[in-house]
Amino acid sequence: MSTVGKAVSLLDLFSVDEPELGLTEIARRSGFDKATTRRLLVSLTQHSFIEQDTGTRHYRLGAGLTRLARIREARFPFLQTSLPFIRELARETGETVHLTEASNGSLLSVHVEHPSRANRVNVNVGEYLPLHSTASGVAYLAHVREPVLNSALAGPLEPFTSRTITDPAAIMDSIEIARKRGYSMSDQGYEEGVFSVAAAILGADGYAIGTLAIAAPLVRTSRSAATERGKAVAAAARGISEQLFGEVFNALKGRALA
Amino acid sequence: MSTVGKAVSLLDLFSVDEPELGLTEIARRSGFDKATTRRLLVSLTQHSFIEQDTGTRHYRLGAGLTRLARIREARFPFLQTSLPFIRELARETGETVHLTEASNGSLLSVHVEHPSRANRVNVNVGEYLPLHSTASGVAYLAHVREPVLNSALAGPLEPFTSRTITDPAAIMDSIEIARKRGYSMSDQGYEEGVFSVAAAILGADGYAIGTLAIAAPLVRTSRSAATERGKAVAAAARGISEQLFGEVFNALKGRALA
DNA sequence: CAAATTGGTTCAATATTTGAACCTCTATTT
DNA sequence: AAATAGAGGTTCAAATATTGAACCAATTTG
Repeated sequence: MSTVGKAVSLLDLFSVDEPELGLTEIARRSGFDKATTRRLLVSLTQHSFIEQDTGTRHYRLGAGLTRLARIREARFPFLQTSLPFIRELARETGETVHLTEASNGSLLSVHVEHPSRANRVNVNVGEYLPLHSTASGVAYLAHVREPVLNSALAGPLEPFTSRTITDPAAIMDSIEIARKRGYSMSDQGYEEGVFSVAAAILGADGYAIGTLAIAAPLVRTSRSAATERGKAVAAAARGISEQLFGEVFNALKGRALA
Repeated sequence: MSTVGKAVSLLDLFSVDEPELGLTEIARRSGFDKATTRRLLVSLTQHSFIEQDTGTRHYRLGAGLTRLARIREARFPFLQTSLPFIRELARETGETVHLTEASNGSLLSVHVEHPSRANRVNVNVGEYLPLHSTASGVAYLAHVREPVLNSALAGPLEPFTSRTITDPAAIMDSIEIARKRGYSMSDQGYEEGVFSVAAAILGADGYAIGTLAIAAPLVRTSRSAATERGKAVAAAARGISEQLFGEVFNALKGRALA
């Protein structure tokens, strides 16, 4: 692994649930030597990718990430464009709504809107989603280039629950259905008791750039509720695509004129 | 320079104005060899920090940055907390409002709200702000630890305009005033024809964690308008501090109970 | 269509990274 | 209050990854 890869992999150790870690802990989890780990952390700190708490000396993600993320978002306002759609879906359905962005053949969880009720599906921002066992993953795979699809179904597919579909052919069936219907469904494929629907957000070239999903407890998911959510999420995903596509186009026009 | 530093410095080449760059261009600007540059870019791409346009083959910032930024924001909702205050200030004053976050003794431009009028001050998200010649910089320096202040005034201070204050003693005077009054002012210290006021956003320990600024064309800035904006920006900065401090506190309480 | 420019690749020479051992400090434990 | 354990941090010879000149292929330009 390249040194850069090692450094970046340290950043991946932080999550919403564990936002701060000590040096020894980071070294243990990454598998790198303590000296190596520290040198990498110092490098990252110098560029504001990591901050060190002056009190506890623990490390956490730094403001430089926010800065670069904002530069990216300024040119490609994926999150900003999606937010109103997400909020509206969350309001309409009263369930957890979840936005992912595709990158390198993976889905990155970018935003989650939780309903205020007690019994709800909790999803953490910042996680990677498995492709074969989530509604988002299937919706995504329904609109990717052949090689991405093949490599996603090639490896051994982890069964997260007793209901996870791990047979590539069966997954292909789900994908076909999602393609025709415009949205995918997952009945407890990733977590027990959770039923999700998702739709792909398409880019200018017609391939998926992300997904939008609604996740609800099984007990609140009748067949008709699922269908309704599916249609809603598909419509919202289409709305995001259209607005994003239009906005990017307008931004480019504006730039060309300036 | 460490390899990690080199890799991260490549990310710093991207900006709102130049969001996409080719390999040769990146190599030229970074000063690294083309082979080295590409290897670094590939490493960064593997972790979604960089994306490559499939058409032009140009490189741009990747979705992994958004992902990590969201993890950070979930624990320390600096931007989210500040946004309502920023919007309200922008509405009240009709001028450009600007949020920075402190990191490593630098100020990173994190968010900007522009008024919709034609003659306005334009600020780009994602830039580093000089400390000696901006209202934000002075407001920040008024609330930092001694060593940070000293090193900020130590180096040669670049004169950006004919009115930039470059004499450390004179800057210290501005800092003292800002400390007493609660906000700083900058009369064309960074750009000709721009008058700015700024206030420090204080952390739990009483030191600045960022700044809030209002930047307006000189022609719309009477003495009384400047004072009014100063008071408004100081009040908003205090509001952010209090809410952030409270929210963090509540979040910690919530976590402890969970 | 030849010259120039761009993205990308190779491999011996070179510079950086590595990690066991060590130090220091703080907080328990005895 | 001395001893122990665990944390963060540091050092330098040995091990390894990085470097860059030269190269190729594919567009773009004059």
